[in-house]
Amino acid sequence: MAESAKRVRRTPDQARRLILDAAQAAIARTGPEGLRLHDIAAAAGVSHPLILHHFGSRAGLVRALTREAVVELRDKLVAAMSEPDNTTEEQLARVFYAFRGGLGQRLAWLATVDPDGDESAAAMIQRDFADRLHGRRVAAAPPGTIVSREESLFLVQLIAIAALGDAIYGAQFRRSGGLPEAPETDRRFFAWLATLIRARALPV
Amino acid sequence: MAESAKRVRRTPDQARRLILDAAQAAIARTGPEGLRLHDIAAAAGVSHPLILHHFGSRAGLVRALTREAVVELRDKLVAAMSEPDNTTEEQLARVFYAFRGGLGQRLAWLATVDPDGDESAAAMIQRDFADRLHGRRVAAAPPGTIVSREESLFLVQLIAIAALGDAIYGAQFRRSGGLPEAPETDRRFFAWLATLIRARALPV
DNA sequence: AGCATTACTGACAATATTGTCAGTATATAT
DNA sequence: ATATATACTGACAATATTGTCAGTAATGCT
Repeated sequence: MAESAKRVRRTPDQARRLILDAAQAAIARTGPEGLRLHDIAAAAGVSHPLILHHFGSRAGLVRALTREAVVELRDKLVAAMSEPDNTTEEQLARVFYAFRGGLGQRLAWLATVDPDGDESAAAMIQRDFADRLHGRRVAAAPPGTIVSREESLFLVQLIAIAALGDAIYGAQFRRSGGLPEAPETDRRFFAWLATLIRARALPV
Repeated sequence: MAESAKRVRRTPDQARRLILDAAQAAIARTGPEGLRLHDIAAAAGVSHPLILHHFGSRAGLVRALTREAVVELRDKLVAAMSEPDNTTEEQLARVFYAFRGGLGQRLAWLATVDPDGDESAAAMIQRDFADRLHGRRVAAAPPGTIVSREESLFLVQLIAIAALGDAIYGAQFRRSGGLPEAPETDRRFFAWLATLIRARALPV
């Protein structure tokens, strides 16, 4: 009768990964309110005290999620920008897609829950990208032209907030506005936005 | 010794207003997690069953908040667009400011909590504004020019998602990017964005 | 004044949620 | 094989949270 009490024993890293994935899925599915230790544990197939064992507290889990989100965003953005010889339009698409699929929601939620959470990391990412973009613009500009640094910052800011807003409300907006929810619509939008940006002679 | 059991008795509308204001303040202050009946009741100076009395349930309160947010947004946007003879830049500023101060956060949160909440109302607002904008563009275009309707929709979408993203992450972005948090920075950003839009011959 | 209606409250119930703890099982080292 | 370290769990505790209910008091009506 003695149940064979098989118990899995993971490495701490594996366990943390498993729990973080479950937590991210929970947030994406049910919104911020979905962050319940019991639900996450059930989804991950572990007991809820295990979460506390690995993250100390619920707040610790939130901190870990913040770090995860920032790292994930950076990785996706790096991938988007280091892809060689693609068009402005393709780069825009990559950036927008980076925020979709839950990451945008997570960032937005974390921004309100933990406003000063990973300020420094986020700042680094942003500066890094502003620098890269500015460098490209300088390189692409005709010799002797002065490329405004502020304009580079504004451009980064516009794309960033638009991509975030898109991740959160984009689908609803397209539905409401009568734009078909199809990859083709996205493609046309990104193409239009790319034109808009380039029309001001802003090489990206 | 008998305490003078003075009890305020409001009209249902007054009570609902009081509670909704407290709930909005709670969301703006502590994020989505701040929506606790007890806290809201305390902030409003009433007992928590009163909230249930007037809204039926917590879900009922959320529905009311959704409607409020949509109406508030529409009012602010109407005001922004009906202001006579202002510049593109000023209109952009009004739209962005409409989302700030908590409304953007509320809309974002409600979008995840209640994704199909006030779809129809939101759709009406969006269509309404797309129509207005398109009308203006047609009127402002030289005779004989064909003004793309899709472009009008894209423009509305871009401004909407950018304004929403700005409300949520704008302050953090400006801080991270080294842009000073001052009205002057906003002014310059809106001016730049207005130029960007007009450069594609897009009268707004 | 008396009456009906209902906004309002305190007390209570049921459940959910975070966190603690003692003990168990498993991997690793010796 | 034995020992050590620790990932892991079930049971429990403390508190929070939504919701119910019976009763109270203020308002409007006749």
